[in-house]
Amino acid sequence: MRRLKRRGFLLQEGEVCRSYIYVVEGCMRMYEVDENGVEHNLQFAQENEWIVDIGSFHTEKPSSLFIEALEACVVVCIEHADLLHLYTQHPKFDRNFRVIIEDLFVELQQRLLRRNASSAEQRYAHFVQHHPGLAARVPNVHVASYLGVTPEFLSRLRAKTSKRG
Amino acid sequence: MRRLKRRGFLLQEGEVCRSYIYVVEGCMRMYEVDENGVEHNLQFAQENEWIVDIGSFHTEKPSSLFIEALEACVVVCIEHADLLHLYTQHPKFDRNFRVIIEDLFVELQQRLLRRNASSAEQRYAHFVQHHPGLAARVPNVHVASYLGVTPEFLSRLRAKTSKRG
DNA sequence: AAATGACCTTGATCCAGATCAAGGCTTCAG
DNA sequence: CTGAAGCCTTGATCTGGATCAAGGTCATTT
Repeated sequence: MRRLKRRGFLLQEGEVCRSYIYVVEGCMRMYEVDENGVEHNLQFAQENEWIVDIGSFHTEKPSSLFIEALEACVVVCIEHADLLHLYTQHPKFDRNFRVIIEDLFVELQQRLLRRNASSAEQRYAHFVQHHPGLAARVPNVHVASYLGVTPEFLSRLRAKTSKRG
Repeated sequence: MRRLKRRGFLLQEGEVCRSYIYVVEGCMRMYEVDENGVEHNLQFAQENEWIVDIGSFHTEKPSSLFIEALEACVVVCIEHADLLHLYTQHPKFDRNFRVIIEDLFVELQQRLLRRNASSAEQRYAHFVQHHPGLAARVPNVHVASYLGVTPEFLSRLRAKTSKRG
């Protein structure tokens, strides 16, 4: 159990991601900063969701991602060694974490397909429908980055959408 | 062990994906067809790689994807029931398949980030660098779809790139 | 050998979404 | 209260990549 204030980081570029983070309360995001200094949100995590740079976690190599609290948060961090211990002592954890990842994987595939097959407007509509909580909770700047558009363009989409009904 | 000829399907939209497919020889692709009839390649699989619609496989619900042989192929299909059996009899399989998915997941995250952070030209350069085999083996139409651009535009990128050296 | 179809290219034009610039509204620290 | 930062919006302009159209090459079929 760990408390974090708004803008607090649990991971920064260059560090190794040493824990699986389970969000008990609050909202976090994971993002990358590109060579031009632009941020790209990869994932949000709200109550009862996991957030982790799995690549860095397993290889124990430096991450290229940031994990930041968007609000004051309460999280549980499962350390690398502890998780390995769980895995080997209780094979059920292998199973459970396999299933967790599989679900995340499927979701990610769908997102990539949508990114290639749908317009920004469709992607935003989908986001609002499937994550109404996040859409209300997170600044639109971050939603835009998550969807792969600029905040200006998202603003125009919103204006258009709300005019319609 | 199963033989497939070019253009053969192991999964079509509407069917349930009943097996994990391991490619022994040849090359396959998995794709979705959008409401306008346009194909979007999600994944390729060459020798010693896996291909499966994990979502459909686990939920046993109809898939929205196609898995098609791009050449004559030899594959091994692991059926749903057999895999569950392996999982419960030999917990190591949970572990192994967890690790396989984790790696795929990381790769997919990277792809999504690149899709949002890089230009088509950069994405193509990355593809050629990291999958020289595929770039040589697969028609450019399919590479374009995988990268999320039109074949015409990819053709122009290639013309530009080769001019430079 | 002609015909079909798969694949690649090139030109002309168009548009979704980016960029640049400015202003306005909140919130919150000093 | 005041200033600064964070966030959203709107307008003007630009551009990466799409679309439409045509032609060219090669391999396979008949």
